[in-house]
Amino acid sequence: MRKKEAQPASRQGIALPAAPGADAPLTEVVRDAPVKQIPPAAVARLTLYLRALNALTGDGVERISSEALAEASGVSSSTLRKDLSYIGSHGTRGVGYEVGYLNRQIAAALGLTLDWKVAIVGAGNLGRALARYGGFQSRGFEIVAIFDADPLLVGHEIGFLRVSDVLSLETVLAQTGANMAVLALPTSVAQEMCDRVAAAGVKSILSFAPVNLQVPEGVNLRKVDMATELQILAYHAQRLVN
Amino acid sequence: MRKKEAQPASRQGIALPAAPGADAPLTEVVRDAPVKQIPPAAVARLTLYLRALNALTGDGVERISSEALAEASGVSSSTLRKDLSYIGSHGTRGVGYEVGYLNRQIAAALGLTLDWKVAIVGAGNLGRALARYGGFQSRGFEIVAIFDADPLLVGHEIGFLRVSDVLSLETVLAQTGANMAVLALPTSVAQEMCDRVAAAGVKSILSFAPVNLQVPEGVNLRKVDMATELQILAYHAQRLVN
DNA sequence: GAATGTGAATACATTCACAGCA
DNA sequence: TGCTGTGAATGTATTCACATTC
Repeated sequence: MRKKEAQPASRQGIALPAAPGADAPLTEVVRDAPVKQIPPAAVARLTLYLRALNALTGDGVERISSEALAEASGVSSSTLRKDLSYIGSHGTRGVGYEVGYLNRQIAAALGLTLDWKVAIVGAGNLGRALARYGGFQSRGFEIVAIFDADPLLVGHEIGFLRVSDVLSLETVLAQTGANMAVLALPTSVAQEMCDRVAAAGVKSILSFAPVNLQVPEGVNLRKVDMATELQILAYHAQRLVN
Repeated sequence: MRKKEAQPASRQGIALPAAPGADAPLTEVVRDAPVKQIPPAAVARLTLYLRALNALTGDGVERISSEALAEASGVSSSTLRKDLSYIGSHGTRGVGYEVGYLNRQIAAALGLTLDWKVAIVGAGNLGRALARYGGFQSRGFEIVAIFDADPLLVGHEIGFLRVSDVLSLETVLAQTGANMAVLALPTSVAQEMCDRVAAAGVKSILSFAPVNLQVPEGVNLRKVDMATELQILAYHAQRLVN
């Protein structure tokens, strides 16, 4: 219900050969870009394959079968092959996949060849942990700013960054060219900061605040709630016992 | 493929009515074992409803419709009603749901009435952030230990806890009665620590390490990978642009 | 009258199984 | 021969729509 307005237009290209689009976008050129929509569940798993491929590259492995890559990623081989089929046909029948090549193809399909600049909002425990987390940089995300409202934290150094005052949020986001934001904030201010970040033109937001945030249409929001994860574990653990 | 052996026996009760007790609870009979299997997607959302209901309780709201609760949780009202139907019939037609009562019913269905004691393995930035994160305690999880291998950290105080040496992992897990573990570790040692925690009898593990961990059968593992989340955002952002 | 609870319908995801190609 | 790539089949999840109940 809530998202009724966000859905209708976005549903077109999944299986229909562009039949219904009377009001088709002007530049509906089917040229270079694989405009094909990848199913959400497949997108999530493609990141896992990427991770596994990176590890394999580090181990000097150059070629791998769907069976082995699936094993390394924790999925079934048929799921892996189906997922890869969404981004094209990049393996060799009878042989397998070339690790480096497949890595680049997946990265391209996910849009990781673009420049992603991440601002962290909130320099509390979690914000600081995220700022120092090596996993972002190593996977193509540059952290360009970290904000806090606490005067005691502003100006303080974290990793290679200096904490900016949240008062200058809009200015610093513009200066640094941030195009993603991570919200590591208390629930009480999360919606307000989310609004400001979105108003400043950031279209991709990852929130760690345990609250349902509202975002304008066209802004992408993902949520991670650590307590939720434990609750899901609790459900399964309880079933084992019972 | 990987999980072939874990599946077979667990598939039984999904659609069978199983003669569910005609015990319409006048007084809250928090039945210990709702043996009915709840679909995974519904379990994940039930935690969101719980969160929303807690917020509503804080605001003094006593009754709410499926429409409003769905809105507050960020799902459609039909999804919400279907989800709630898995745990029984706890609303009143023509009226809605009683906030406190529904809260308790969901908590019971998720197994949150049991005693969950969480050990955090790894006292780096993330581990410390988790140890100080209020959201766990407030939602029924008690953090009972935090471990690290670094002698400089061992004995150090974090929140109400003192960092234990990972050498004493097994002993401390047993002493504290921990039944859940959160792994906040570098990739290089994640599998090893996962093995030890599982061998010590912990059946529920939440890992933040960006690697595919193997766990023995009967152990439940959930994964949160923050870089993965950003990559998924990147995919959608790129589609908007393109 | 109003809103829940739920079968039926639809949409999405995974798995199967094998044709096709190196 | 061996392994990928993909339609077809099966299994889940979401949405619809309305009978049911207060």
